[in-house]
Amino acid sequence: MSDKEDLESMCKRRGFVWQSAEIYGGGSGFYDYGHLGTKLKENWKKAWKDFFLGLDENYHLLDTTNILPYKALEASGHVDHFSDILIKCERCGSSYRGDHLIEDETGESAEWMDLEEIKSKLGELKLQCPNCGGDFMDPENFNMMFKLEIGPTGDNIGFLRPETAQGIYLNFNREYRALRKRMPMGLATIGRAYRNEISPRQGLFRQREFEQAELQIFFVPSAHKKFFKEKYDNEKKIYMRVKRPGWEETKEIDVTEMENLPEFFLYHLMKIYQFYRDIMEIKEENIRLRELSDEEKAFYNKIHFDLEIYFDTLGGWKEVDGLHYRSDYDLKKHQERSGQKMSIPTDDGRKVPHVVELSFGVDRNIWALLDKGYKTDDRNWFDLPPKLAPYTGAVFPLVRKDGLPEKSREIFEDLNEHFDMFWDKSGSIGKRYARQDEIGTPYCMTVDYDTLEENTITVREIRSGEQIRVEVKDLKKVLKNLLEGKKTFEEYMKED
RNA sequence: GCGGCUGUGGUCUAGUUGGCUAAGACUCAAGCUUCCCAAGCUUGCAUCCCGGGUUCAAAUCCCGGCAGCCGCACCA
Repeated sequence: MSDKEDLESMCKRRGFVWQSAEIYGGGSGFYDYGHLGTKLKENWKKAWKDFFLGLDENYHLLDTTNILPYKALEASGHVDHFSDILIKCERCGSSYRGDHLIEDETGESAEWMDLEEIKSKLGELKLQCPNCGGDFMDPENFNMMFKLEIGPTGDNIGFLRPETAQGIYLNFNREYRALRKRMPMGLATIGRAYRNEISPRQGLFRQREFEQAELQIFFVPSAHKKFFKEKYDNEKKIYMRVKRPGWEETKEIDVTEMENLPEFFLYHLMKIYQFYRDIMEIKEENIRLRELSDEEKAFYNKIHFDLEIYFDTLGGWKEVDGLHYRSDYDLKKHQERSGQKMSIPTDDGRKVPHVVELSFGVDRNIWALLDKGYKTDDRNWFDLPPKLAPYTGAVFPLVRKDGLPEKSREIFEDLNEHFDMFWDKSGSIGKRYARQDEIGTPYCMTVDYDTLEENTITVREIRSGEQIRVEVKDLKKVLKNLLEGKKTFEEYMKED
């Protein structure tokens, strides 16, 4: 079995994630999370919110609809541009992107062309199928958005949103007023987005329905330069692994070596890097920031870095998060189409804020944790940051007699009011450790005869397999210290 | 979407020139045992992707669908 199949099998067996509607054969690009996967995902989202909303008191969380009206997505450009023009060969059935065919022939970008322009250009160039030399059928527009009919008449058209960002832009004005005419510096949302991929593969990595965690930062470059410069200057001591266009290799560089980029961008770039290094505890050798070249990035993005992780299960570097400087494109577009003012007053007159967007694929991040954490060395275990693990701890009786199960149950119930805990008495003690190892439970506590006599209990750590003995009355404090990183397990071992 | 390969208990697999009650390992559950890392014993649950066809008889052959893998294409 490949790494990917091995991991997918564990995910199904233990209750993390699997294909949606699988009793009917499933659907390509749709996945459901089981009880453990859901806990893991909830913990990730909490960690994300704590970290990014904690960056500034003026960063806020919103919750916006999955369905958006036609006009909103027309204004954002998605109705016209979030699509491919597909051309099919009438002989062999191969399909191609119209703009790519034209680009290959002419060497010039054809991405801007609409259906009619592509059609006439194709006729002009007299192109034929690169695969078999056959003639092409008429080009068709394939929009990647899921189209919906709203209400009973069928003529009110909407879409499932292709990105959560639009929900934020649409609410900018309202939030501005609700915050008593103070510009929301950051508006975040975690929610579903939908893209009708032609042929999704790679499991959780490319789905048709997926979850995004996005933080949109609003600012007026002239008015807020100082604000971000201060934030950046306070923290600019950091080395990051970066790959920029034209560089052969990923290099470890000091953030100050990129000071040709603006502070608002560098500040968030550092924060993103720290999130993966410190919160998700991904080894730095598996993280890099990659800047996209002009050809790769969308036309409205002025600066675009992706955070990439090396996935063993997918055989390469893959994007899990992007940082995009979208300029004032989004708010300007909505201002134009809606007729609503999206500008804020500054010393320099009214200005439409610019946006820098932090866009995380939640499911991709979950897969990153699974990919990087799942180990099959001398045991099968899942190495997770303790705070993200589905269960924080488990409590067992060493044997099933002499009152040990009852005592362990008592301790479990007490701890379970404060942490996500698991209790198990079936099988042998080794089996119970093994079960928790596989789902990444960081701490296992075993009630033995000494517990009955002295009220102490063993705490075993997943990574080392080592144990410490602590007083039952101190358990909560010890777990809390371990979770919050106030004290390491090694430090407790030395004291022991 | 195209081409090739594939789909068997919860998981992984055997069985596929049509033919006996579809087999094994692990898992899981109940119990026994067990003084710390998947031990052992007993008992038990559960399967041929879906639909149609051929046939006395289909997990096996044929058709359609769905899904997965590989390659192509695609991934604003």
